[in-house]
Amino acid sequence: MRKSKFVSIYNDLSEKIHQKKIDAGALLPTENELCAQYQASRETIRKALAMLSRNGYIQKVQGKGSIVLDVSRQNFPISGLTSFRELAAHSKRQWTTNVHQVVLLKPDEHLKMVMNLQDGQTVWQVVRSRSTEGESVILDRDYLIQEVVPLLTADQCAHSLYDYIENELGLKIGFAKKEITVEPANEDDYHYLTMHEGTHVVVVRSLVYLENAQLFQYTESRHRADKFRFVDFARRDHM
Amino acid sequence: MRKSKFVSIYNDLSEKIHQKKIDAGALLPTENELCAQYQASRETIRKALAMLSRNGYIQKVQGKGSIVLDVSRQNFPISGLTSFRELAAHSKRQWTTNVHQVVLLKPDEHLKMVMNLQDGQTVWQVVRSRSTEGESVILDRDYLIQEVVPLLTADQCAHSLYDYIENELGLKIGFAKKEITVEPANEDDYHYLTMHEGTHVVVVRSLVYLENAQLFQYTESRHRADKFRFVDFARRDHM
DNA sequence: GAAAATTTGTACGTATGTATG
DNA sequence: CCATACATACGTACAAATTTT
Repeated sequence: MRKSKFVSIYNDLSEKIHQKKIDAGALLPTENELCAQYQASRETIRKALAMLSRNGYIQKVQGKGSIVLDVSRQNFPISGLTSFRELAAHSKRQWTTNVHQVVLLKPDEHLKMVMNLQDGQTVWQVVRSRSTEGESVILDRDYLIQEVVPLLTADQCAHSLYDYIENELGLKIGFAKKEITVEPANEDDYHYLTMHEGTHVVVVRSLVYLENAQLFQYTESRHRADKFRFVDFARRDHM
Repeated sequence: MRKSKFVSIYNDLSEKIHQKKIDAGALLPTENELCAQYQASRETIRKALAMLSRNGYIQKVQGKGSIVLDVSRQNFPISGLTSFRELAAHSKRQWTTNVHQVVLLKPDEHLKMVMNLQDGQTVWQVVRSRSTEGESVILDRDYLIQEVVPLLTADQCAHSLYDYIENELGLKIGFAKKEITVEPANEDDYHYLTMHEGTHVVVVRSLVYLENAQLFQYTESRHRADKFRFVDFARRDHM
């Protein structure tokens, strides 16, 4: 068994909820019944349920049970750490990626500060745009610390950076901090994006860290405002 | 003891991290040491640590320990369910709220669909704007199901809707689904907001549910684009 | 309305596996 | 290889909320 038991149970239950084998509004089997079904202890079941709860699949009510939520109109949360690849896979649109630049460079002062870089550290700069229906609507500018990612080719960037980083290099991504703002479009936006109406773009700045808490990537993702949409599921903490 | 033990431990540790009694980059005491310090079992400690991890305070590394993250520049996540009141409390600015409307109404077809309302159900409509430094920059339009919130006064809306709902009515909020988009400003935006440059606003639509999974509120929050900022901490799931 | 049964929430203990140093 | 520290899993007991009797 590669994965842990509670993750398998989580996957199985979330699948069933997606496939509507369990209706929204209905109750899941009780924890004890699930223990029997999956041959697991109650603690293991509860870990799987906590994960379902965090991700918006169920609502737990003490003394009652776990209510299945309507996940159909949830429209794939952009929250979490889903890469563009994963996102595009869930979307109905056809997307294409254009790689404009893959270069190794010495960071300027601003980037050194943002990424908290040491003297002598170099970074890969990757500039890509994403198009759908003949229009270029997203401009991504990634900076990756070379010590972590020694080599990078345009080919890898055209496919999926995260695939390469996680599967080829074996690095594991831990967490990210994101900030979303709206800013006036700059020269590059007008150059790389298909801008018609509107002079503003949505800017998503992310700092991405590995599992050992080491920062390894900074990304500035610029979206044509009318194509931008962010969906979030938020739970009042405690538990 | 009102709160559960692991929440107390979470609060204590998060406090210490905020106050820099534990430096960013340093390791927390080991789980066993924490067991001794707090006179708790390892499982209880681990629940507190999992909560710290989810909220961006620490990064757990197997075999090593729990690394304290830099929470200083984290700038209070707008993620989660923080109400405007709580948000304003964390902000350095001075905010004022203007209540423009508090009325009971029969929902139109659109609202009935969005809120999944039954025939005969009525809703409170609350329209408020938020101002800082003499400029009105946020326009909030809340719809609350009257069966859940029987009575509503302008006074309560001027103070804090959530305070009233959670503390006075004793209702507990469970979770919310949010969607963020950028849209052209409409008549009301020009009327209620101080719009200068820019013809677009950021629209945050939220469906808010109680702990028993019952929807009770729909909110459309319209922000002047140049004053909008959304900060998020995202973790790659598993655990 | 009250008591009993059911179901989830919290806490503790123990054992074993896995990653780090 | 070994010690340390975190990860997973099972089991038990009791508390708190809900539903049923």
